[in-house]
Order: sequence, then structure tokens, then C-alpha cells
Amino acid sequence: MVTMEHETDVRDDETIPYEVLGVEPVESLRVSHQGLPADARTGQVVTVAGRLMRLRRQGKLAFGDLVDSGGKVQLLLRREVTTDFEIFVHQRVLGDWVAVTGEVMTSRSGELSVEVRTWQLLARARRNFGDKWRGVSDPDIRYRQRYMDLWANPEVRERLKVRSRVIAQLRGDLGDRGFMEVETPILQPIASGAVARPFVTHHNALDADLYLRIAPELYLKRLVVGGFERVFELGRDFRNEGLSPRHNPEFTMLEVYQAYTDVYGMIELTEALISQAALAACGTTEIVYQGQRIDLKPPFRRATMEELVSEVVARQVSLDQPLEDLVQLAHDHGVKVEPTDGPGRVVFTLYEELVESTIVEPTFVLDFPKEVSPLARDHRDPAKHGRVEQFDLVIMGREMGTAYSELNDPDEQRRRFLQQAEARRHGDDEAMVLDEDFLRALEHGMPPTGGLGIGVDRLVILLTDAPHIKEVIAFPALRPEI
RNA sequence: GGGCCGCUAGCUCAUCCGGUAGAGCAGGGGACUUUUAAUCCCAAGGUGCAGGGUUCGAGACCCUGGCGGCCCA
Repeated sequence: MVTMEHETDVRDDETIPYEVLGVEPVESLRVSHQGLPADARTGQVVTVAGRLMRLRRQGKLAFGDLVDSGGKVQLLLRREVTTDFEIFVHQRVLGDWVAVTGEVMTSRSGELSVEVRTWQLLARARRNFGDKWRGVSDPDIRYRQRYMDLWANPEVRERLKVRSRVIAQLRGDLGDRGFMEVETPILQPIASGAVARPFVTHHNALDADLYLRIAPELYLKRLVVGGFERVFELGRDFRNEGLSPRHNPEFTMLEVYQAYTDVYGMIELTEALISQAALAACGTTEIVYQGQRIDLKPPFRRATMEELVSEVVARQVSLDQPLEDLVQLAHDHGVKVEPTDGPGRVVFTLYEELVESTIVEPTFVLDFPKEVSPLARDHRDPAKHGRVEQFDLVIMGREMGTAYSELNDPDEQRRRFLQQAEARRHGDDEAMVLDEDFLRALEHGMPPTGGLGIGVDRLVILLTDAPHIKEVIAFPALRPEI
């Protein structure tokens, strides 16, 4: 055997069992022995298993820290009690997996411990797990060899646990409200339903290019047409864009569709889902993100995009103002707009550039310009002509979700797609692609429907106080290793 | 894509003005019966990201490339 980072590798006389019977999770051990005084014995013999993360040798006595997914328990080994004491003390290295059996007790200093009678090696660590105090910090190791990061830096494990709790909570809440979880195609002949560049792949047998979905939206609406009144999908979307602290090319999206309601119904649903997720993750709705306190307790603020832009530029801004005035306003604030942009696009750009990042408290940004929202229904209020029934939920300067009263008029939907095609001809290569099959579905009739999308990674970033999306994804996208 | 910063032992980091590299941890040997990043003693551990250049001499200075980070677009 090749000697690796640990010289004990050459000692290869141990047998590794195929199973360990009766392993007690460390967490349950801790719960059942809470409040045990120092220097106490219980007479109770248990088996625990996990990774050896510390070893303090003391001659005829040794202390180890055994870590499993739920926590850490101290091992106390004595020469006259522990079988193969010398082998443990001399051959076990940090990172080895072991199972130990012994009596639950507390040390003189009160630390809950298992006094080891017998032990078994479960896996040898042939490579080391980083600095025992500082862990690993090299980002390349942390993300490429995430298993090292997970053991060496416990807060990383905690983040992924919280992620799991948040996702379970979202599923549970939606299930309780009568929503059915569904799965729609990831490989799609047309990548539509959002504005983004797709990944392209190829199906050999069909000899056809397919796209990885940028959104499940149009398929989920087909299911509503088909008679499922409450559906949701929680899964991966793919967008062929750069990496940033907020963008990973594959990310987890929740999309929800509910018949017989509208964007205002989605407001209530969103508030419930987000606040419940916060409770599941943090036990409270009052969270701290990067030093800023935010309360995720409903109701969240509601404001229209025009109101918010007006606040920031300290001037009344309306979609109904002449285009030249809006363009001038953009120019005055150093915001670049395209000559082909209409009033809606200009106001939206002002919002994106000047307003979004300044919103801290949870805010529903309402009444989007029709020009930038090809799948949402026209505002019902005639005074709001040119706006659609859409909100973006913004927290800490970031878009966490979006919702519409879904456009269900096939003729209007066709017009919107054609406007997008027009934009594409004018060089907007992210404009939404026309999906003829989806239009055919709408022609069969889709009831009034509210739809909601929530960026799950961003929600988890917020709830785990993560500085970067890479921290909440187990294996974030990296340049391929050479 | 642009700017800045980084890359040195398995890990975390030092190395002054250019003189052939050092610590802690991990790993090895030893001491130690209540430790909590235990402590103490001993020995070992390096293609200094890669390639080129300047120089008597380069981890350090210059150039090119690679990878990563931060900021910007």
C-alpha cells in the first residue's frame, strides 16, 4: 500500500465490519443524559459511531472526540478497561471512523463521555482533514472537496442542514394547503418561461437539440389547463450565465400555481411560506443578515414600482409620463437605456439600477410594466393601463421571488410573445421565446390562476446569513479541474 | 471581459532591502490516569503554481500562462 499523508496507512491488519448494530445517534445520547452531574456513572452501555476528530493521549488514559451528524461526544479510554487500548492510542488518527461500545458517564469536568470497552475501526483516514483549529479555508479545496469542508468547518454542515429544513418546510406547508408536487421536463425543446440564456444539449436518438429548462412555468400552467388546480414543483433550473455571489448556473426554484386566485392570493401565500421557512430555519422571524436585522413576520410592505422609483429619485415618476422625460431622468442618474426601450423598460431599468438594492425590509414591489412582463395579466384597474398584476418580493436588496396573476388569454399571450420576438430581433437575445404548444394549451382554457416563484437558494442564503450562494449549495459550479 | 489581491510542508500561515525556507497543527517516536486547540521532549517533512527573463545569486524583481478570491461590467 502506498503511504499517504498519514503514515499509519501501512498498518493494514485491521478488518472493517460490514455493519454496526445498535448505533445510537449522539444527539439522542445527549438528550437522554441531559443534566448528568460531573463524575457520574450510569451503568448504561451504548454503541456510538462517527469520526474521530480529536485525540488527547494521557498515558494510561486518553480522551477522544467522536463526531456524528448530530454532534460530538467524548470518548474516555482507559488501559485497564478498553480493549486494544494501545492500538487505539497509537494507530488511530484524526479522521478515522470508529464505532465504540461502553458505559455512558461524565468526566470529572462534567463532559458527557462514553467509557470505551470495545471499539471497531470503520474506515481509515488516509488523508488529513485540515488544521484542527482553523479547518480549511482554501476555497478551491472547500468547494471541490466539500467533504473536507463539511468535517473541518462545522458551520458549513449547519447551513446545509438548515437548507434541508427550509425545503422540507416549504413542501410541508404546500402539502397542507392542498398543493400537489409535480415534475415537469428538464429537457425541453424550447426554453421559455423566463428571460435567460439556456444550456443546449443533444438527444442522439431523436437527433434533436434540447434545452435545459430555464423555468418550469409553462409546463406547470399546462397542468393547470389539464385540471390540477394546485400544483408546485421544487427543482433545478439552469441558466447559462456567469457565476456571482448570487448566481449559480443551476439553482433551485420553487414554482407554485393555484387556480381561482390572483397575485394578491400569492402575496398571502408568500408571506406564509417565507415566515414559516424562517421559523423552521432560525426559530424566529427576526433574523440577522450580514449584521442587519430584518423581521420576516407578515405582513410585508407593499409598494408599486413607480412609488419606489419616485422615492429614490425624489420626484414623481410614472409610466404615463412622456418617454423623453423618463429617458432624461435615467440619463440624469447615470442609468443607461436603449433607444428601443419604451417607458416601461426605462422605469424598470431605473428600478433595477437605483431601487432594488436599497430595499432592506421585505417588500412586495407591485404593478410591473407590461413591457417587461410577458406572462402576467393586465392590471384589472383601467387607471393602471400598461401595468400588469405582478410582484417581486425583495429582501435585503435581492429578489427572492416573483408572482403574477397569470395571463390566460391565448390571443394576448401570443401578442406578448410576438413583442418579445420583436425585442429579440432588436438584439435582446434574452427575450422570451414563443412557445406555440403552450399557446395551444391556453386555447383549451386556463382558469384565473395565481403563480409564484421563489428562489430557494437565495432564501437559504438569507436564512443562514451566508455571504455567497456557494455556501448554501453542496457542490457549487466550478471551473473543471485540469 | 476589466482592475486589484493571492498561490510557500497534508492543513493554516510566516520568510525584512534579492544571499538556496520557518512556525503551529496534522502525521512518526517517546513521557504522562481527567483532558477539552491538553502539555512536554525527539526526529522527519519543500519541484516555493508553471514556463521564460534580469542577476554572481530569485520564493522574492520583470514577462507570459494557469487556478482561485474580491470588486466592476
